[in-house]
Amino acid sequence: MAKAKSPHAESESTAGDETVGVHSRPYRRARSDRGEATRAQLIAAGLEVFGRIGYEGASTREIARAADANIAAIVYHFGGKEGLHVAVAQHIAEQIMGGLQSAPLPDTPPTTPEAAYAALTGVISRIADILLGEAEAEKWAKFILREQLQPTSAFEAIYAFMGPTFEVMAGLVATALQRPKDDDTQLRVIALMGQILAFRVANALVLRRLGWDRIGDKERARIKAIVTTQVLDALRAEAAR
Amino acid sequence: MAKAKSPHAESESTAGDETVGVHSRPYRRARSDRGEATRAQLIAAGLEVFGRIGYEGASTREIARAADANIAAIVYHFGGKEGLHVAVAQHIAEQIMGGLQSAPLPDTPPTTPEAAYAALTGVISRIADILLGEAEAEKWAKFILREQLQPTSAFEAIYAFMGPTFEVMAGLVATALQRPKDDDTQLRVIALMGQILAFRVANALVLRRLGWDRIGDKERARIKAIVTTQVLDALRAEAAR
DNA sequence: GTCTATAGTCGGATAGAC
DNA sequence: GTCTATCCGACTATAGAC
Repeated sequence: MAKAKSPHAESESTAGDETVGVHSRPYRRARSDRGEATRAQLIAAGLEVFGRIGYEGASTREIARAADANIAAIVYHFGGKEGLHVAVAQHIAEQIMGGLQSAPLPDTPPTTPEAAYAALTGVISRIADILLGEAEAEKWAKFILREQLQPTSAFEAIYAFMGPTFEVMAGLVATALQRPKDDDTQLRVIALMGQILAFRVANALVLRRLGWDRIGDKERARIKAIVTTQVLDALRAEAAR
Repeated sequence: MAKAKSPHAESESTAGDETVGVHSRPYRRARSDRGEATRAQLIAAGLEVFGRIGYEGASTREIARAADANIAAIVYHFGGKEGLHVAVAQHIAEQIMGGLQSAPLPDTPPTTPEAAYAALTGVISRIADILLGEAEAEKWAKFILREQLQPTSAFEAIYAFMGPTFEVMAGLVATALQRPKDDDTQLRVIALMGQILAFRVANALVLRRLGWDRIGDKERARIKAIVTTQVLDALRAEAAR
């Protein structure tokens, strides 16, 4: 019994079945891609609205309207508001992980301090692009920040890529300082990343103080230059101790 | 006509009257402090709930319950949900400004780089206490972060103390670097402050990576040490250029 | 100043036609 | 797969007793 009548995979199916991909898309793609398109539109709209207003503040009505879809489609595709929220988080994780692949990271981890500094510079630039990027990237950042402020069931999807990214950076810093990857190294990485994070989090303050109306390409380049300098300066001073 | 019958100051009074302190407390303190106590409880509860769930997600029911007050009391004292939200922001600004007074800032701005470094160390410590402090400070930080993410009418109250604080720090950094207080200096200050901010914003990530269950006195001391070192290192390297 | 009761709106979820 | 219609609970705000 309890035969699923909608494609969003719930775990209420009969015990013992071997359903996989609990979090994947509907198990049966329609011949036409209409369903898939609706799904994608709902995720895009959810990203925007959840990021702007937050999970509890967001209404499924507004999301459906923005997606040019029906409210009932949210239940059909994702099982409800919460399911959509998790799906948005997974979407973000996929997009960012895809983007990080293209980061200028050598295949094998650098072993010399100078190589580590160079790799760090590349990673910082890439993370700045993601955190301070426009359009999509801005929405990702807002959604993730909200999830940090108040973790929900979508937190795991975010942590799935944030943890490993963090791990890589800790490795680079450890190599740069020729130190073990201990707690101090991790604290250092968090603080250093915070220098970029600040411009996203304190966005309203930044725009007002600098008289900017948005963080565009030019502004991002200036921020990158300053942050990169400060990160390398701090690490080099520490390494010299 | 339109005689106000509740103490929250609205600007719908008859044109030409000279009501002042639009944002101040009720114009007539009751002999008993019962009303004042309710007001304070509502602000405390609003701070907690708005910070945790966000403005739109928060419900006046929950706030009233947490304040052990009646829903109608919110309308009576603050004119409604939005009025309470602004009042909470003003409360935070007052508290933080009071706290910053006690910061180890010399009466006259430092003029030598070394004095500026010393003053910066003090300010960083103080800001870390506020941003990473427990209980009240944690709630302030969450509320302020949300306001940055999505500024509302309460933003002005927050900016009223954030702008000047920022100004002071920019002055210290300019003195330390013996440079004018230009845009680059401001960007530097934002980035440097971000090192502390990161631990509040990425709280969930930090706790998980480090295996902490909260940021207590011991953890805050470690963070302060690392951030202070990195800030001074970066500034000294820049000054030496 | 505080309370109860309630008006009026909007929320998420569901049922069933197509 | 998508739609309309609808349920029902939760929301903010108001009215008026006390």
